[in-house]
Amino acid sequence: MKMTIKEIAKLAGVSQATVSKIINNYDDVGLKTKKRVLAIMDEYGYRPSYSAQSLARKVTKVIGVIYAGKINANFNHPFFVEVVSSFKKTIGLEGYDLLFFSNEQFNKADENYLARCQHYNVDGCIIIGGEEVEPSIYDLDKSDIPCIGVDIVLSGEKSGYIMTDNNQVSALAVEHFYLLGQRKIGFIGGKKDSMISKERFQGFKDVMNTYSLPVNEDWIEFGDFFEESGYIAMKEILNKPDLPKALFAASDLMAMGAIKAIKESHLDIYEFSIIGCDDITASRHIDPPLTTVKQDKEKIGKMAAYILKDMIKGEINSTVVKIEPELVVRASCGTQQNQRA
Amino acid sequence: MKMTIKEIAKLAGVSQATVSKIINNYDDVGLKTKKRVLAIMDEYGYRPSYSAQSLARKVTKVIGVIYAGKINANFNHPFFVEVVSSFKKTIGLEGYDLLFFSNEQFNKADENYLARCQHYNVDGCIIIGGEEVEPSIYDLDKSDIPCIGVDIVLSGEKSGYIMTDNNQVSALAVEHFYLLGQRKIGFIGGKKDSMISKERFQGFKDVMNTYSLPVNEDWIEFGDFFEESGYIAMKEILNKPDLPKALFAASDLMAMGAIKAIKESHLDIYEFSIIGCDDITASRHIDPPLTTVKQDKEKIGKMAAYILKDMIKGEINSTVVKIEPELVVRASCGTQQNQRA
DNA sequence: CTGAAAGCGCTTACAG
DNA sequence: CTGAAAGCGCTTACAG
Repeated sequence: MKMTIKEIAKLAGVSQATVSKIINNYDDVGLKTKKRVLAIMDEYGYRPSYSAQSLARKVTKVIGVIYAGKINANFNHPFFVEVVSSFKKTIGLEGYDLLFFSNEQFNKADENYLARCQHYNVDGCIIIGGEEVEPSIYDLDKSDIPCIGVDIVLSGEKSGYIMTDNNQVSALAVEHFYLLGQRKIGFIGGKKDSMISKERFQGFKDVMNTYSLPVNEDWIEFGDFFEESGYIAMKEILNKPDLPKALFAASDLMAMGAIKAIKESHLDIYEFSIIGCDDITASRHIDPPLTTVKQDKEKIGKMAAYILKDMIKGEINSTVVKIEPELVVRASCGTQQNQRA
Repeated sequence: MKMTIKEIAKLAGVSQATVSKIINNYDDVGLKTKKRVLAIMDEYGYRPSYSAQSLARKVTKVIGVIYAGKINANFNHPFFVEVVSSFKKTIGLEGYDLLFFSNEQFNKADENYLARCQHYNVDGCIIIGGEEVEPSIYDLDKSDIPCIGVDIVLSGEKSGYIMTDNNQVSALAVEHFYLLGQRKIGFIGGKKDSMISKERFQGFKDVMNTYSLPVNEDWIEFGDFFEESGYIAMKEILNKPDLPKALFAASDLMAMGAIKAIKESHLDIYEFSIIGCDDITASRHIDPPLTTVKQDKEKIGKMAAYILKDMIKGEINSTVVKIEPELVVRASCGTQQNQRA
């Protein structure tokens, strides 16, 4: 049933070497020979063995996919799944398949990512960054295996990373508020030690300063990117003597939690401006539909694929790319009339 | 840098065979020898080559993941991503990694899945079923490679499949309507040639008959599972002389489209009962929050992993499993008072 | 244009 | 308890 190159060679009356050359499209094989061998391979449904090929070739055409960090970086994370999907499509065009490492057998803490990459001899890696990234990731980073990070800073010679320009994220939100005439703006961040959250918070403060808007400590809270935490954070803010009129939340889910809190308060949700971040599906459907800053997941995945591919080919070394976010305007910042023309 | 078994053997002053036995935990190696070799492997960060091991062992500890069909079965499909995530977690416990085939280089029509599985020598496969499944899938199905299908019927000797009990899906919806006193019930299905949609439609008709409820052709439409199609289908239904009072849509997205259509009509959405199917995130957040029939994605993925594992071990052969769905009651079928106690 | 032979890095009877 | 040797299925200089 399962044929080997040897058997094909015998059947065709040629050497293994010749069959191999045909498989690999060498151009120094006679046309008739080639045709004959091809016909036989076809007839017997011959397929070269991957293991044997990679052992002999030292190239695998496989990319490792690693979800780093204990929190927030899972296979089914709504943001990353889109990024990886786009990455898969693009890198697939180059003939790469994707190997997803299972981490369930180990403590993530003990995991040795470099070892596994070496074991599988992957041509390169994409590393998805979560919170509390295990140190072993940085061994991989520093190795000579090309790595592209998404939402994680990598500094190895053969590593690059890509992420949304998080300063710009906050800038888009604050500018939108500013143009709507809002001056009293609050902020709900994600986990305090999250790099993403930190960047968005810093960006928020910077742009507020740019427009000479007051950054009121009373209106600043931190959650964990999930809905419940936004609800709690907003409750906290609503307890303050003076209240904001607008709020930028570092995730749509937290924005939705905040909306719930506001609805439960004496405030009119339609008098309050809210901007979220992510543009998840639900954002379109809630009441009021949520204005949000959208990350270009498609582009991030695509760029990651291009960069990794070029690093594997040795055409480039470490590269850092920041992707521009985009503001999606919906009703949550007041009616159309109030918005800039 | 990258060590081989040969080098380790030389360093330790033993044979390759001994090192190999230590790697593979054979128990006929002297303890001192073992310790010494282990120490050296550790010191040099030695990792056995995957390609060489699989070539020699004929086992790969890798599972192939295939998205079959031209439509609806993508990496980022909201339902399947949860299933695969759960599958990954469970099968990962057994030490399997997942290889996702890229199909971007080929016409899906030309794809030879069996060939690729043989090429990689995967230990087994999970096949995610979409619409318009390519015939090549069934070559794989019929092969001696163990396959577990999700939402696709597989009939090979070494194949099994798993899906939600779609008759039960419709039964839950119709029974709920029945207990709420609804008699005029409409139905919006997915793509007409979709197996899932067919099963739900058949289930719908069966249960309607069971309760002697009239199946009115005027209230039956088909979409494509996406929101827009639900909107269009509902518009169609609303044009009919007599109108239903309740609607079961075969997906939440279509239910949301239908809600939009109803809101745009003269009808009061709160007087109309709607049940969707899937329980996507957005369902909780729309107005009114959507009652829906939920598939147990977690369980489906987990069961798929168990079945596949057992098939690989040769402990079972073809197995078919149907998973019970669950009704999630929210406000879209009237206020709490109207609902069964 | 074709082929003999070494090598890729392991595993596994088998002999001792 | 240890090791020599064959074999897994390919690729690739190299010679002709």
